[in-house]
Amino acid sequence: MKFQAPRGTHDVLPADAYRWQHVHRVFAELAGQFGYGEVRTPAFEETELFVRTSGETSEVVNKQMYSFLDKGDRNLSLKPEGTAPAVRAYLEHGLGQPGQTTRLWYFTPFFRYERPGKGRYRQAHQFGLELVGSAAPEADAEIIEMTVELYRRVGIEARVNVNSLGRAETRARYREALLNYAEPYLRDQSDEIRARAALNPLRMLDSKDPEVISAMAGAPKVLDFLEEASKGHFDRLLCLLEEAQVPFEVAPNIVRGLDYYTDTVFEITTDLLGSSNDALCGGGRYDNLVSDLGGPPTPSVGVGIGVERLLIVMSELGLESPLAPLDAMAISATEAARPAIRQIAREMRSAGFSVVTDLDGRSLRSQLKRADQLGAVRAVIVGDEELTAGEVSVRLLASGDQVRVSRERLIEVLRGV
RNA sequence: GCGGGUAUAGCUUAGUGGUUAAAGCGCCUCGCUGUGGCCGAGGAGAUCGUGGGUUCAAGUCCCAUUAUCCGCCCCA
Repeated sequence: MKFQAPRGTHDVLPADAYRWQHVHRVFAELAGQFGYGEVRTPAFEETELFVRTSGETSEVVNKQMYSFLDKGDRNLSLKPEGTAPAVRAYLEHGLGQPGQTTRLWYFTPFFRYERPGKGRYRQAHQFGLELVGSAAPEADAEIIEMTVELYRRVGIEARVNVNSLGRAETRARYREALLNYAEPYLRDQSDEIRARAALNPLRMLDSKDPEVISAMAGAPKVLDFLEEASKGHFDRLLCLLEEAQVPFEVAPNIVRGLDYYTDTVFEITTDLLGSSNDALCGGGRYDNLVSDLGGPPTPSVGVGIGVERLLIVMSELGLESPLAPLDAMAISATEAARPAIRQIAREMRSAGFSVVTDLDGRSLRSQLKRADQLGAVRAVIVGDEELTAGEVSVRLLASGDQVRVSRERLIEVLRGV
C-alpha cells in the first residue's frame, strides 16, 4: 500500500459519512431554529488574522499553524479555528451594524500541526456559533443553551463548566496575583515549567498534574478580582442558565487557549477521550475581537464544537446514528425483465424512493442477497411472469411477506406500506 | 517537540529463528434451474507497514523510517 492519508488526517468512509450527515443535520436544524445564518469561509486566511486574534504567544499561533507563502508572496495559513474567519467575513461584508445582533453558524475543517492522538487530529472539524453584537448576558446564555441542546439532541447529557475571566485589565491584575502566589512553588521547578508559567500563568490552573493542582489549591480566584460590571454579568448569566435548566458548574480553574476571550468562558469536558484530551467544545465572550480586527466595538460571544470528539463520545456511549436508509432493491429475475426493472426504478425514484439496481446480470438469488446486505426495506421483483401479467412482486425483506400488484398501483402500494 | 507500546488477508487476530504463513468474520461460487437471512461444501484474497542489517535460514532478532495508540505539552 503506497499512499496513505497524511499523518493526523482521516478518510470518512460511507458508513461513517452517514453519521456525519446525521450530526450535521441536527446542528443545522438547531441553528436554523434559533435564526442563525450559515457562513462558509475559505480554508486559508492571511496569517496575520490569526496572529492578531488568537494572540502571538498562544500555542496555536506559535507552533501549530500550517503557514505558507503562496506564489505571490502572501503569508497565508490554513485556519486553525473558526471564529476569526467568521468575524472577518462579518466585517468584510458588513453583516451587522453597531447595536445590532447578528447570528452566524458554520461547519468547517480546521488545521493544527500537532502530535495526533485519540480525538486530536491535524485536520479536524468544528461546528461553531457566533452571536455578534450583543453585550447582554442573555447572549451568553443563548449560546450555552444551544450548545447543551445540540448534545442533548444527539443523545449526550452534558454539563457545562463556566467561568469568568473579567476584562483585560482584570486579567492583568489577576495574572500578577497568581504569579505571586505561585512564586514559592515555581522556585523549585524546571526552567520549562517556569517559562510556561511566566508566559501564561492562568495555564497553571487547569493543569492535570496532581502536584500542580495541590500547589494551586489555595490560589486566588479570578472571580474575586472581577469588577462590578463583570461580576453582575456573570451572576446574571448563572441565573439565566438556571432558568433554562442548563446543567452547569462554576469552574474557577477553566481558562481557554486563545487570548481573545473576555468575561465569560465555558467548556464541556469528558473523560471518554483519554486523560489529556477532555474538551468537547469550548467557547466564551470576545468583546474585543471585532475591534481588534478594525471594526467598531462589538461585544460578541460564541462557541466551537469539536465534531470528531462528538462522534467519538457518541460511539463510546453506544449512540449509533441511524443507517443510511434504502427503500428498495429493484430486482430482475430474468434477462428479459431488465429494461422493465430499470424503468420501474426510475419511476420509484421520481416518487422519492431510494432504489438500487443490479448492473451485472446477477442471479435473482444473489440480487436478493445483496438487497439484504444493503439493508433494503423491500425487494421489487420483475420476472417473466410479472412481465406478461403487467405486474410486480413486492417483498418485504424483514418478514418475507410478498404480494403481486399491478405496475400502475406500485407507487401507491409502496406509499401505503 | 519529548517518552513508551503496536504494525501479519477487506476487518479482528494467532503464529518456539527452520517445509507451501493460520483462524474467525466478510467476499465469490454451488447445494437451492424465479426468492435473501440459517446450514453445508468449495474458492479467491497476504511480496507479514517500508528500507537496510545479522544468519546456512527472518513474519519471528537488530537498526532506521513511516503510520497508529498511550503518557507529557497543548487543544476541538
